[in-house]
Amino acid sequence: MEGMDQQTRNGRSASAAEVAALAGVSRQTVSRVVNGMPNVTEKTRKRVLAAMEELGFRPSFAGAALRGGSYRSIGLCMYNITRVGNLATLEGIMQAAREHDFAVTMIEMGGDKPYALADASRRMVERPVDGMILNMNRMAPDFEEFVPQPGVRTVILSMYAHPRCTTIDSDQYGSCELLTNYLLEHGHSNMRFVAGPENSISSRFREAGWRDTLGRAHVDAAPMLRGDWSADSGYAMGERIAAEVLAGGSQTPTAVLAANDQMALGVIAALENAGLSVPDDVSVVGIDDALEGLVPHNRLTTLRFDLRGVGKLAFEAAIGESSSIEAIHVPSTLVERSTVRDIRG
Amino acid sequence: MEGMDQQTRNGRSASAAEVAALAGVSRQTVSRVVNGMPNVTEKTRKRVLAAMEELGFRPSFAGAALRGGSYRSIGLCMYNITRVGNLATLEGIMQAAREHDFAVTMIEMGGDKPYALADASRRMVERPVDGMILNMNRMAPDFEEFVPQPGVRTVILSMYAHPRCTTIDSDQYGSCELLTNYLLEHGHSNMRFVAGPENSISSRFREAGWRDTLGRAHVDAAPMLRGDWSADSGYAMGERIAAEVLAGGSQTPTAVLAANDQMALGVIAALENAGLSVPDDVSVVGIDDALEGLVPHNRLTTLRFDLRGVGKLAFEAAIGESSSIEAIHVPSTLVERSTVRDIRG
DNA sequence: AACCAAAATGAGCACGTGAACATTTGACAA
DNA sequence: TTGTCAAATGTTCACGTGCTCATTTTGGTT
Repeated sequence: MEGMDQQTRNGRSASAAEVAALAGVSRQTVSRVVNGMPNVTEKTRKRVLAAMEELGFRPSFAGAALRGGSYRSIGLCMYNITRVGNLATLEGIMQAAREHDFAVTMIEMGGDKPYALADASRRMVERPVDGMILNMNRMAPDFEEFVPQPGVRTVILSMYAHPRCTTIDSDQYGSCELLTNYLLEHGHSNMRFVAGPENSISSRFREAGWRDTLGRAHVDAAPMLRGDWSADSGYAMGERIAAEVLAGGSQTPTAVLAANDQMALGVIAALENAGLSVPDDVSVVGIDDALEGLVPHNRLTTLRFDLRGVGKLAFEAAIGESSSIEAIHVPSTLVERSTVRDIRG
Repeated sequence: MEGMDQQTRNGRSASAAEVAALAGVSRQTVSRVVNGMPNVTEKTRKRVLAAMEELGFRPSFAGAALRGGSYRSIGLCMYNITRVGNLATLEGIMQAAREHDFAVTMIEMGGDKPYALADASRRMVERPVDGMILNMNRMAPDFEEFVPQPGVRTVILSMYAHPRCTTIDSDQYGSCELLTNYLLEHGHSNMRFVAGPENSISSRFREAGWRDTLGRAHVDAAPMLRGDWSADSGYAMGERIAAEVLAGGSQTPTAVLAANDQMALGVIAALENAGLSVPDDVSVVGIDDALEGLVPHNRLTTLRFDLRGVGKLAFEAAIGESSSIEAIHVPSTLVERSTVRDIRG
């Protein structure tokens, strides 16, 4: 019977008015019961709850939101969920959302088409969200001229600052600054850098961090090696580095900074395959701390981003009252394991 | 000025009525412009668009939904986003959602507390969703007696069938059935099974698939080895297996079926470290095909689940018209690489 | 100019709710 | 009993939209 009722009503749940009629009370009393207000007799409450049960009552989100104004949800627009970092960031956002009793409304932007912030923003704003976070992996073609939708706080996950939106990202630049200094401090003034693909923004910032830091230390940078984030590309570069090391000479590299952990893994495999030892012959560091549990005996010295922190900050900026616009770079932490040797003195 | 207006209105956007007043038309005409109806003069449309622009008009989702009834969004409740499989499933859901112009409203269920379907369902139903997908990694304590919220189609991602909800999952059982048969067909009647943790449902089904298949082939199953999904636990089990192989005897294992790829990777590392060759001395297969790009020279024969397919089916079941209740097991595909040797004859 | 069909536009209603305010009920003291 | 006060309950309103139906305007034909 109840099932019938629900179906006949065009897929909609019963309204509070119908519940009220069945329970023999006013609609407002039903509302009070639903929202757990104190001033309702226990007897009345029970009668209302029974009626709700019988009709399969589901309070209308639309009605409530129309009255109240807030949706208790933020929008999240992602370009590519698979990317390693995005997942942890998503977790940080979800966790912060849970703490505020918010939901996260996600939209994915399509694979092949160019990803314009305006498109994402327009699609998102017609959803019930109180704010939005736009994840920008590749450079959006309209980044500079982008104007956020009025009335919805918009946060962009990006290393670049924006004139109208708060931007947040892990400090990609600082990560390689930190690691380069770390290697320099351990006596490795002759290092190789294995970069990520050219079209990746983080890749560009990581490379710049490395290059600038060497420059500030007045150390010449050897030509960069270009990978594509994959372990196999790291392996290929590792073979080249092994050849250099085996050839010897004054410019022999003593360390490798790989722009992510997978490539570092490939580099190590290639070096060891060439009969070299890590870290006795060559030190290697990666970035991301992404190998935990994935490979046996993980010993890679690497760097961990606070991606959950990024997500949390992004969420809070998106629901925040403050209308100030900031460019936040979240610092990272060194994870020392055993692929770097100190060769000073 | 416009910014001011928006803020003074208690954070709300201007309404269609205000736009109408500014443009000197009726509210209904504004509605027509917003929804792209054909019967509006170009001149009027322009005037309305200008007014919208000036006031920063954002159509009220609540108002529209209240009138229309559909939210064009489905709810997704996850227990643990990090889990490898969940990510790809999420992608499948997102992709299907995009094709239907749906958004996905996500809620994460908290880490420590026991995860009851009723809790998830109750929290989700108060959101603007037209259906919901509940991802059940661990066994929910209330699985059997769970009654979905009335009026919202509810799909559970689970290997177990449910009397009131459609359930969908990759065929965990069938995966190990397939791999065990594959090893048997290649002459490996003496294999070891490295299982996942006991509290994992997929782990249990994978183990059952292995054990039952051996039973049907009238082959005795050697005692199972228990891992925890991590590469290190695989390595530990690999050491035991290596010792067995080196000890020799009629029960010497010739193959290992690891319940996931990371453990398989650990097993291989341990075997090779003990001086054994894969696959010349021992064949190894994994499950998940999770190493792509992560390790150099990935050569692991494994099995790929159609997780995106699971997500797609789940989405379609959640928005589907049909009220039939099914238990869907999505089959997996063998990925042959080079860690299995044929030792027949 | 007069007329008519078609197109454009306007008016009013209903959707389901929460808040503010008004009314009724009930308990208790005088 | 009566009066008083607080608690419980009811009434009314506004939120912003899409749809139906009525009205006005437009453009073309006689």
